[in-house]
Amino acid sequence: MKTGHDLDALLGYAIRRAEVTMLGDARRALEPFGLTPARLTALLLIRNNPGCDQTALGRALSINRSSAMKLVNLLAERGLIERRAGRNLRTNALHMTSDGEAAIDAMLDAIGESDRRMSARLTEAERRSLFTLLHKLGAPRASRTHGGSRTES
Amino acid sequence: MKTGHDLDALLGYAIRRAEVTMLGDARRALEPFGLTPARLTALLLIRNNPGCDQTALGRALSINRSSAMKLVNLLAERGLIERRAGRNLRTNALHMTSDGEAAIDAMLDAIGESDRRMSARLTEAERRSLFTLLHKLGAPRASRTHGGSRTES
DNA sequence: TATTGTTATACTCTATAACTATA
DNA sequence: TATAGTTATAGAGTATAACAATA
Repeated sequence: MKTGHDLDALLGYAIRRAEVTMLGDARRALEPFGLTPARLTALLLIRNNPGCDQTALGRALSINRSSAMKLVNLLAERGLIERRAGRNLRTNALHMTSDGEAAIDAMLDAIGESDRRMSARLTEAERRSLFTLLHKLGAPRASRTHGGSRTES
Repeated sequence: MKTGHDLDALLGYAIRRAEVTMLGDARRALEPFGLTPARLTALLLIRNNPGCDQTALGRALSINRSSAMKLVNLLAERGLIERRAGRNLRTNALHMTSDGEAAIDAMLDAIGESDRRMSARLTEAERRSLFTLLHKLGAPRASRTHGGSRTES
């Protein structure tokens, strides 16, 4: 079946294909840890913003409060993070647990190793060039930073 | 909230962010036509492989027969494609309708315009360079060409 | 009144498993 | 037996809409 077509002229299509390839391998690399790349992203956000609340986390990930809730539940059930008392009685403060701290470096190693392996066909200069071009393409303009789709109520 | 983190060193993360940005705009560009980028991809595959069957379409899109079924149903309901008699009685041949033919150029214009606009910050040379680097990164290795996730039965 | 967490519910896209009718 | 299409069902990840407690 002929798979090449009119979309081959689109940069977005080339990016899409690269993304599918990279994400697939990253997913496999994190499988032993029981996390997806999206969940690792959330975990790192919590580590780098200790005490943040669920709403802020959701905003940073471009998902709504209800979806953030499920995500936090999952990470908490895994014992990677915990809800502590927050600034006030209706807010809770998210923190990594010591188990989370203990696990995260291995996860970063695994996903980093995947990333290196998948981009091994590029020279170091090409890799840097690709970074530069992707950044120049621009940060998310309309919204959407991560996995999501539409807007909040 | 601090959003920069350890993933910023990963090429896959930069690609992911670029993809979300590009896909979001492509989706909006196709909204007036009632199609998503994934569905346009399927439509083009059928146009470029007239008479193909659903199973082959699914394979090309890395989705299984059941998912291909739903996709074909939707495109057929929209009047963009039709099922005709195939090579034998258990296979059907997919073809675009004249309505589909009539609509597709406007869709390609819309998504092409989106792609150009979103990559307007790049010079022509940079755009070509980005294409080259993305292709050099490699075609999908494990599987996955498009939207999907796991394997077939 | 507005906001945070929460719950119930639904939608989209995908998958698996089984059935049927061919081949 | 194996394969194409089909159907029913389920799961992952998202959304909307409501409610209670708190601000």
